[in-house]
Amino acid sequence: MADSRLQDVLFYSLESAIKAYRRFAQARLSAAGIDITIDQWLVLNMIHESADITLQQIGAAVFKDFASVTRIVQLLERKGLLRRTPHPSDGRWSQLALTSAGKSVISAVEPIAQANRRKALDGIDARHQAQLRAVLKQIMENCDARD
Amino acid sequence: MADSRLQDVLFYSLESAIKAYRRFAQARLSAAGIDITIDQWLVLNMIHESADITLQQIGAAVFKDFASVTRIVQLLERKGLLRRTPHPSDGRWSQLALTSAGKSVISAVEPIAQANRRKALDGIDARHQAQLRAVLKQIMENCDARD
DNA sequence: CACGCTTTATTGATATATCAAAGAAATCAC
DNA sequence: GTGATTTCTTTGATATATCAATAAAGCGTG
Repeated sequence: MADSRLQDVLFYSLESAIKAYRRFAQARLSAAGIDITIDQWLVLNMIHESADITLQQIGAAVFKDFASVTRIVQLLERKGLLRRTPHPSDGRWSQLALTSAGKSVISAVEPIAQANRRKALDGIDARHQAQLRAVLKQIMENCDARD
Repeated sequence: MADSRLQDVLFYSLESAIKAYRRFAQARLSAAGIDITIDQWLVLNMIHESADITLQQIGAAVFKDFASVTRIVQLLERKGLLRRTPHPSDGRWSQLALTSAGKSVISAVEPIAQANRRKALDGIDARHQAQLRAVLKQIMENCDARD
């Protein structure tokens, strides 16, 4: 069988590559003295970009379980990057808004995030990036199928 | 900026795709009544394939932190899939060997793993798979660079 | 309005990831 | 051989992922 060794399994490469990128990106963030995790930043950024978003919408947007989003939001609140105010007419959820500290973090992270992506994609041209995107989309569809 | 939205960030797609695959594969394993996680299986399989492997070598092979490997091995031992015997001449490590229950799990998982990969890669031809592999390799190298 | 149903969020238990610290055994230098 | 260093492993603390169970608010229908 051609693909019996672990190293030949494509999903193993996929997993390794994304882990390598996460370690790389997190190290760059920490080196810049920014005390936030990649995942916390993802959630914070979603809230920054979309007013009146619910936790479930965040979860769907960043491909995270609702339970994880709940805990990340609690951490962000504890860190003072985020404020929650009860929604006036629907008691099930709270409105989320960045504090000024939260906005500072977003501004500080943005250039680092862009530099990280640029460095990680160094030498990979637009055509290959587009192909990668297409293949990943196909994989997601294949894994979503209910049959 | 063209890539400002989260959904346009390639690494976000990468992460989503691998998460989708992991959920899919884990669900198939559980549905088959096999009580093991993907990561436990990865480690168990490495030990199955390589006699006299150390935890550090396993970690390097499956791209996991040594601490994670330690804990996964402890779980596999507790589940009775793995046995450790102290190494006769080097007291720092133990020899790892699958129990018969462990071997049964490997046999049971193998066809499911192959079917999962086949299904997840449905419609993606060998050329695109090779390109994906090459791009992932490049990303890993870019993220490993010390500069 | 009272009931059941849906939506939104939280919590608990367990597994994994990461970093840092510590333990223990082997090896090297002298 | 003893002390310092290196190698292999473990443990602790914290963050995230997943599944299951629960809580709490809104909504619809009678």
